[in-house]
Amino acid sequence: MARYNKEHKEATRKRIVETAGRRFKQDGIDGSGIATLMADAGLTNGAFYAHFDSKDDLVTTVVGEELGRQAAGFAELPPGRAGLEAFVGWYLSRDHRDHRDAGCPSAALLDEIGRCDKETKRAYTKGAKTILDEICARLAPRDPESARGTALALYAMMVGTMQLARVLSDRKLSDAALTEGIKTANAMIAARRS
Amino acid sequence: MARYNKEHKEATRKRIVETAGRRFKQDGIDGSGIATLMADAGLTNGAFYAHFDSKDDLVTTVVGEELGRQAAGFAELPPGRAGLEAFVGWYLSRDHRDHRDAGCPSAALLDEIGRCDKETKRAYTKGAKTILDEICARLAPRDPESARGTALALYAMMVGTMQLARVLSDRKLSDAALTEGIKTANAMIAARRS
DNA sequence: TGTACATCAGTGAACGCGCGTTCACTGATGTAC
DNA sequence: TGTACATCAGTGAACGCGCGTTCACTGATGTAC
Repeated sequence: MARYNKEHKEATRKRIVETAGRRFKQDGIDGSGIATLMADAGLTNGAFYAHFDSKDDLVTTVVGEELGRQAAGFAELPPGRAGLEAFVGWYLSRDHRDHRDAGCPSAALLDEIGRCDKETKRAYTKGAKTILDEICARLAPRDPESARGTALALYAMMVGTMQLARVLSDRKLSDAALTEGIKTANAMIAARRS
Repeated sequence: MARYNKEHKEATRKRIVETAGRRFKQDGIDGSGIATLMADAGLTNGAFYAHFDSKDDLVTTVVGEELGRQAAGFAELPPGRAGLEAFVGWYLSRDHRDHRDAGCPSAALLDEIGRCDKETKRAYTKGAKTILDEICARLAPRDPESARGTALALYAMMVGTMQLARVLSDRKLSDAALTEGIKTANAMIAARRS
């Protein structure tokens, strides 16, 4: 691969964003240094600034990208409510709980994003709206806007449940949180049926 | 106040724990340095180690204390479901959203606690169980254990909703998350009535 | 086609800074005689 | 009661370290003639 053409640089940038996404979710944003991030991507610290203005700039990009990926993931799910139930099933799984680096950016980083700058919050909000739209479309195909409230509460409940499940050191209680989360989610989805 | 008796030392320790709680919730655990924390409490950095073994030790203490305080707060609420509804109303208020330093430690720190050591998670779990017990007792006074699942889902939904409301830079959407959270919480509480 | 030059992604050392922690010291207090 | 001493909460400088960022430099590439 040529080192000095557009595709190469874009591929490198993409690689940094993807490895940084995993790192951030695993160790937190504050807990991940530029040098480590770049080593993850097979580069040295200095090269970072050929791709981003600052760490904040990277954080904004990563947050936008991660939420975009989650929204895009809906395209691969079955259509309608079945797809939404599949999303809930994956989201509140033990596997998701035990692998934060490959999971939902909201569950891994939401309170830390709350302390980031305006740009990052804006990037999060943009991505969250797309995800909420996907949920709405599956809750109420004819009038998606009417399902906004349910979509918000459903997503918030799932994020909170996953965070709780990851913190509770009592394994049984953690498992119970996931099981109960699925039951509650499915009840919320079913309540929209009419 | 005498400098070298037990009460004085305990009072100082308590002051450190309380100011650290506010700082952690405002700036995050990683984002709060020992020197700043001690200055908040009117002391210098060196005195810290007369009270705690390490920062991790302080974090464990603060997390336990913060959750204990939230659990103890239930005693001041009206008895039964009315008290639970009051808790929900306070929790999902604009005031709580806009003042994280005086608010719920779960909403401010849950994903960061997920990356802390075992001791801290244990302290969180212990406190969370007490809070869940308080919720259960108000959901089902005769058979509290039967309400465990509802209590878990309810608390998780409130925590996730508050975090979401704090991040969403679209004010209307943030307000909608709070409003919808209250509606959903009250529906979950009402569903236990029979 | 072959040569000279400009480009720029990436290197790696260095910057000042704040981190968590240690430590020799201070000086107000409580205790012993 | 007055004096000498031990205690220890608190001080503040210093430790090594990793942070985000800068910068002079490298050397493979694409371009111009």
